Order: sequence, then C-alpha cells, then structure tokens
Amino acid sequence: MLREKSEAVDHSSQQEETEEGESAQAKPRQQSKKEENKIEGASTWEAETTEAGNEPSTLPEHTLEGISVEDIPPFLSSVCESVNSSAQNINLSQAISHDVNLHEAMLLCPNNTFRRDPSARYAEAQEPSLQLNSHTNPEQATPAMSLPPVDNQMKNLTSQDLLYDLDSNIFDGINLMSLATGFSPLEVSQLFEEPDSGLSLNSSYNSTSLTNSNSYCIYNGTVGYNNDLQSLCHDLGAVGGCYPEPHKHCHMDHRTIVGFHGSLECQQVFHDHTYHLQSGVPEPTSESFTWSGKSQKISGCLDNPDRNLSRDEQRAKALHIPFSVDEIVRMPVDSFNSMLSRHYLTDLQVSLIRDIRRRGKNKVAAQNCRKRKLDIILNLEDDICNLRAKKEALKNEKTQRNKAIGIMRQKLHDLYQDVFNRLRDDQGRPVNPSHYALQYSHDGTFLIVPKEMVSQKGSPKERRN
DNA sequence: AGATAATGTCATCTC
DNA sequence: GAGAGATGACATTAT
Repeated sequence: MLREKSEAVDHSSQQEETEEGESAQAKPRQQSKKEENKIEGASTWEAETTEAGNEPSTLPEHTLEGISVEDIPPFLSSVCESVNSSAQNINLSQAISHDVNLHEAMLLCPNNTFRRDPSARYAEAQEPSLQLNSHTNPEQATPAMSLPPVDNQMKNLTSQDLLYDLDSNIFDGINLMSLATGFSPLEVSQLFEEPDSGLSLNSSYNSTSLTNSNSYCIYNGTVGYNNDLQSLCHDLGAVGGCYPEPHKHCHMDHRTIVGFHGSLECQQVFHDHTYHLQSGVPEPTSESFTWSGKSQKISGCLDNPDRNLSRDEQRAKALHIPFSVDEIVRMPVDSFNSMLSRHYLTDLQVSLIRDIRRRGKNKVAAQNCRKRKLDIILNLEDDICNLRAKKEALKNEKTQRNKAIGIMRQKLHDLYQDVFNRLRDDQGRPVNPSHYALQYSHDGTFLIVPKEMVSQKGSPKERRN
C-alpha cells in the first residue's frame, strides 16, 4: 500500500510532465518541491533508522574487529549477507511517509475520491441531485394512475411519474386558472413538456390541498403558507404572464394526493427548497417541518408567508417570474431555453431567471464538491493510519534484524578469538590478534596476514574503486 | 459572545 | 461560444 501510494504520486507527477507539458514547465517550482519532499523524506527516514539502530549499514562493508566481511569464513559471511540483503530488501527509502498535502492529494489522486465505499459515495454525491431531480428522471416513469403507497416509492417518483399519475383534477384546475388568467391550458401543459397531460374536465379542483384553507402550499416553487387559494392569484396579469404557477400547484397537489391524504398542516413537502434566506428567516426546508425542536420555525412560517421564500424566490416573486425556482434550476437547458422563448419576459426577468439557474446549479455543485472533499480527507486520514501502522511494523522488523546482527557479531568475535587462541607462531607463541588478521581465499585456504598488509591492500570497497 | 460548522454565492477554470 | 460542473474564497447563518 505504501509502495502503491508513492507510486501513485510518482505516476501522477509523471503524467503531469507528459500530458501537461506546458503546465509542467509553468510549474517547475511545484514539481521541484515535490521532489524535495521525497528526498527530504528519504533522508529523514534514513536518519531516523540509523539513529534507532546499531549502524547496521556499516557492518557488512567494513571490518568487524579487524576482519572484513569478505575475510570471514564463508558460512559466517553468508549469514551476514543474508541478514544484510534482507535488510536491503525492505527498501526503507520506499517506506518514506511522504508529506502529501490535501491539495496535491485531490489533484494527484483523483481515483482516490471514490475509494471509500464507492457506491455509498455515489449515492451521496447524487443526493442533492436526487432531491432536485426527483421530478425530472424520465426513466422512472410509471404507468398512469398507478399511485404507489407512499414514502419510499415517493422518493423514486419523477416529475413525469407525478404527471402521469396526476389526477386530472389538477389540470382541470389549471384549465380553470388558465381561463381566468388568459393563459391557454396548452401553454401551461407545455411547461411540463408533456405531450398528453391527461387533462380532464371532469376533475374537481377541490380534491387537492389547494382547496384547504390554512394549508401549506407551494408558491413559485416554495413552501409557503396561504390562508386561501385566492392568495395564489393575487398577481394576475403581471408582466411575463405571471400568475401563481398552476403547475407548481400540481406538484404539491400530487404529493398531497399521493402521500398526504390527511392533515396538511406542517407536513413534510418533498421539495428541496433550501435556498438561502434573509437573515433571521427560517428555512422552509423539509427538515424545518420534521426535525424536532423546529416548531418555532413553523409557527414563524405561519405568521409571514413571504418570509419563507428564499432570496431568489423573493426576487422571482418580485419580478413576477412565472416559473418556480425549482423548475428554473432543474430544467434541462433545451427546455429551459424553449421555456424562455415561449414566454414574453423582460430582460430583467430573463437575467434573474438565468441568475437563479446559475445559483441553483452552483449550490448543488458546491454540495457535491464538499462531499468529495470530505471523502478525500477521510481517505487521507485512513492512509495516515495505515502508513503509521506500516512504519511501526518496519521499525519492529528493523529492531529484530539489529538484534540478529548483534548476535552474529558476537559469534564472529568469539570465533575469531577462538581461532587466534589456537594459533601459534614459529616459536610456539600465541599470535597477537591485534597485529594479525585472518584472510580467507576463495579456494578455502586461509592465511594469517599482518594487519599492515591488510590495510595496504585496502578494504574491499577501496579495492573495488 | 465568540468559535466553529454548515451553507450559499461569486469568480474562475476546465471540459 | 455557451453551458455545466468543479472548486477556492468569502460571506452569512446556524449551532
């Protein structure tokens, strides 16, 4: 994993170099800094390891008690080499814990983003979209008039579901309102881009919540409080053909039909209207109506319907924008443009609508972005934990190897002493180990060589050079 | 009342 | 070139 990580970083930086030649040239400082980090990391690690251990790296290359490794008996040499080579195989320089900053991690490890439970992450990332797109996914259309039970199925409903399922009563209401406002039912239904909205003249408007006085209703896509249906129509005849958006009422009506047959007061409405509010204004989000301890907000809402509106909703209302903020944001660009072209709108209105759309899109994007960033941070924290554990394991391994080297060194020393204790010169006197050294040749013979000669010949390393 | 988290918005960049 | 998405930075609001 450690290796993977550093390789990933290296690979990414290589990619930067190859794919972004210009930017690579433009960012020499950044790259050199990365390399500095690597080098720094390596030196730090090595310094740490040598500090902690008994200088193992110097043992194989230099003489032990006056005997070089190449000079010791083959069986000991092989033991020492095995200890040494295994220590080298650890490749401690690869175990450097890079100082990876978050920005680099986000840039260099894009795949990391979804490393932590990708499915959940995907679901998370889609969460805002789910809220907002709950009306727009055409793939989930269900047969007309099939009203799913509630809640769970409701979440899967799309706008077309809702429309298909819509009781024709609602569109009857639209017809009535359209007649009253001068808008044709066709225009209204076009807003949904429904080829056949299933309009029925037999429907009755009062089957919906709109007929309930003192109930929450949706105005310009927001949750508001209306004392009467009349309040919905107070802007008739405004510029842009503004009237209280029958189609939005349809949304609400349908939801009411599907999930809220009973009392409508303070019920959760399945719109995501979490737009910013002016200071001190409670948000009319669904949470506002469901979370405990938020009843004050509800009562606040009851007092002042307009205060429930987000800024954009208030602006939209002020300019008599004939669409809901929700729609403006969620609508595909083609529908959006055709919608704009179908309605006579002032420049100010068009400008506001585009602003509303931009802000709405960006709000969702910001939410997704923050979730991704959070994921990256969590993944990096995981990496830190794993690397720390790995570092600890390597430390322990190193300690064990140092102990083994110490034991070998002691054995070699004892053997050396034993050999010299048995050696006698021509006069039968013991050979002084401080003046002589044992030197083995490749054919298995050994010589007792004065140490001056050994030093003249130089250490094996020097001889190689 | 101040600290911190959460959220919205804008500017800018990239695709 | 327009639009959408991503993201840093900042402001505002909530806790």
